[in-house]
Amino acid sequence: MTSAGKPDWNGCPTRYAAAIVGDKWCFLLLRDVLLHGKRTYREFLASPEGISTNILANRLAKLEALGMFTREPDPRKASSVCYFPTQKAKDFLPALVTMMVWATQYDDVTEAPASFAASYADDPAGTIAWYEAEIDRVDQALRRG
Amino acid sequence: MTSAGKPDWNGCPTRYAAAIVGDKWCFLLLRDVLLHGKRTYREFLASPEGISTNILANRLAKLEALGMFTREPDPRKASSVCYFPTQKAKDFLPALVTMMVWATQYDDVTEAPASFAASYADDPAGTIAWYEAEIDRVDQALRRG
DNA sequence: ACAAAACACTTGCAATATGCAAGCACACAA
DNA sequence: TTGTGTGCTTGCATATTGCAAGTGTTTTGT
Repeated sequence: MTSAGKPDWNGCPTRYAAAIVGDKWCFLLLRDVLLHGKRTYREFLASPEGISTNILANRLAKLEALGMFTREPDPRKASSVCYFPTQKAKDFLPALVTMMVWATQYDDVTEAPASFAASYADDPAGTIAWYEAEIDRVDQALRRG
Repeated sequence: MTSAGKPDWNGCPTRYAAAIVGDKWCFLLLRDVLLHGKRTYREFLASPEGISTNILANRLAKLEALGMFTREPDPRKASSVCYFPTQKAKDFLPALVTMMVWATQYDDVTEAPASFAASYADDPAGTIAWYEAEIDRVDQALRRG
């Protein structure tokens, strides 16, 4: 919040998005949760970018505070913890997928299959719905224990 | 580049996007150019976020190196400089607009008019086309001098 | 012609954030 | 009871940032 009591983004939607996405590690954690089905501290730590433990703890707290993740005990093992995406995070999927399509177009060493951009071009809503279904599948399986 | 000669994003489209967008200042400069018609150092400096001069110079160089901006003499005044968005930057517009729609939905103090989200919901392609036309209008007027 | 202003940066330095390695508290397992 | 896995926290060296001031070049005004 600013001294006037207004939030840092001050009403600008781009700045609101920048507060969450305009940070490399938050952005990649969002990817891990929305696209790669990761939910635990250990899984995040294992990502190839190599986030360090203090930064990971800091960003998980930030994303929880921003209402993107919920922190819950792991149903499979009480001593462990899961971070689940909230509806707000899931609603970010279209933006994330749109960025992936753009990146796939301009990155000449992309690992994304050509079929990804093609399937998005053919049916954007369907492509996003597929990712949403994957997220729900992961979370429902996890919560069942 | 990594020691193996592969780029930092290493083929991951999200990481490719993160290299550009996963930085508050690059993200906001992209907004200024794509959405607010800003093209000069002075205009960027005047944004309410208050970027400092060294960071601005650093990020303009970065965005130029990444192929997002071109640096050209100002046709109105030879001593001044303009930064124009490349096609790559313009193609990022759908992602930026998608993020704005998301932010407008979740930011309860948004300054974005309700008509923005409504018009996007009604005609996404048309909304993006409108922004694209604005960019071209600004750039063509500028280059005419 | 000359002085002053504008412009796009650059530099120095203090404050903040990051990366790395180690340590810690707790739960569970053998 | 000894060890292992898990999710952190802490200390410290290094890197990045923000701020203020300065630099060199080009206009502008008189």
